[in-house]
Amino acid sequence: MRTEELRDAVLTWFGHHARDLAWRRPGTSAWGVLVSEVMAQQTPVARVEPAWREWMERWPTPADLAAAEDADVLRAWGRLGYPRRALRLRACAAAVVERHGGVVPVDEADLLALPGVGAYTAAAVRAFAHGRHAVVLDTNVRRVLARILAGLALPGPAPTREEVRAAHALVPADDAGSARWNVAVMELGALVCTARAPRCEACPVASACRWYAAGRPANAAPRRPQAWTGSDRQARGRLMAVLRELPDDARLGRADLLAVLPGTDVDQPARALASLVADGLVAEHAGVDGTGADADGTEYALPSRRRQEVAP
DNA sequence: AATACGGGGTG
DNA sequence: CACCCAGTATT
Repeated sequence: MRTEELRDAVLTWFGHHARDLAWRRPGTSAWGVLVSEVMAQQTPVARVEPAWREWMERWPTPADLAAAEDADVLRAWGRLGYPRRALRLRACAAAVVERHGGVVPVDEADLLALPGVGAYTAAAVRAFAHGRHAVVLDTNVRRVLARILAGLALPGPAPTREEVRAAHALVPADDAGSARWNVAVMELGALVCTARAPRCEACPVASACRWYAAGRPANAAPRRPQAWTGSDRQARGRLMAVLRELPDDARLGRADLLAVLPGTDVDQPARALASLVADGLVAEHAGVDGTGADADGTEYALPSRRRQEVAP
């Protein structure tokens, strides 16, 4: 199957099966697209949609988000995961306002310079928000190309030069064609060429797929195990969940906050809390006595941008 | 090149 | 219950 035929098959399939995602609706701003991409970084699209709707209703423009409180931003982020993305998104909004007059830039280098925007998101914004040429290489596209071109069940841990080159070769040179191809091949990976149970019987390019032709062999190297229970990340997440539920302007004493963590590792709670403070995800307030010598008097809350933080 | 970084849906 | 999800920033 020639490149042209492969593209047409995927584009035709997309025409019939594209999801009606909220940020694909006509009239969605470039900023709205950028927000959707950041939210979807390592978070499944299905969980992003409701959060995106509420978020965009509350903060429709970069200027709106830039003026928001970090605490409100983190609460609205909710359980999407990796809450540092929420802070980066607000910083991104501020950068768009300050550097680009509130307009989401089109230039790749300008996009890459924004907080929380990496190679994937920059390409996605160029393609999906601006309809410009870009090489979108997310986990979906990487998997589709790994199977069709390399005959592998799953792509490696990070994109290789060769992968980028191959992806680039498939993207039409013109803006409009590029934009359509990127979204179509990504959608194919999300709906048909899935990681777990690929639906090859419904795939428009199965006849051109090296992996399918080889009988869908399993990958040689399994991925490294990822422990969750008892991890620092779980501990951080639990602390953030507690602080998100705190009433406005309320604070929680250090002992009360750390007590919510199970005590398998004796110094994990303190370590997790310190890392959250270091990341700017939690604000640390000196105790009422103000001496600062007594760590147990220290109180914690989600960070406020306007209120001056006082180091204990 | 390796790691850290959430949380939940699913096979 | 392991695995994976429209990745990014840091070391």
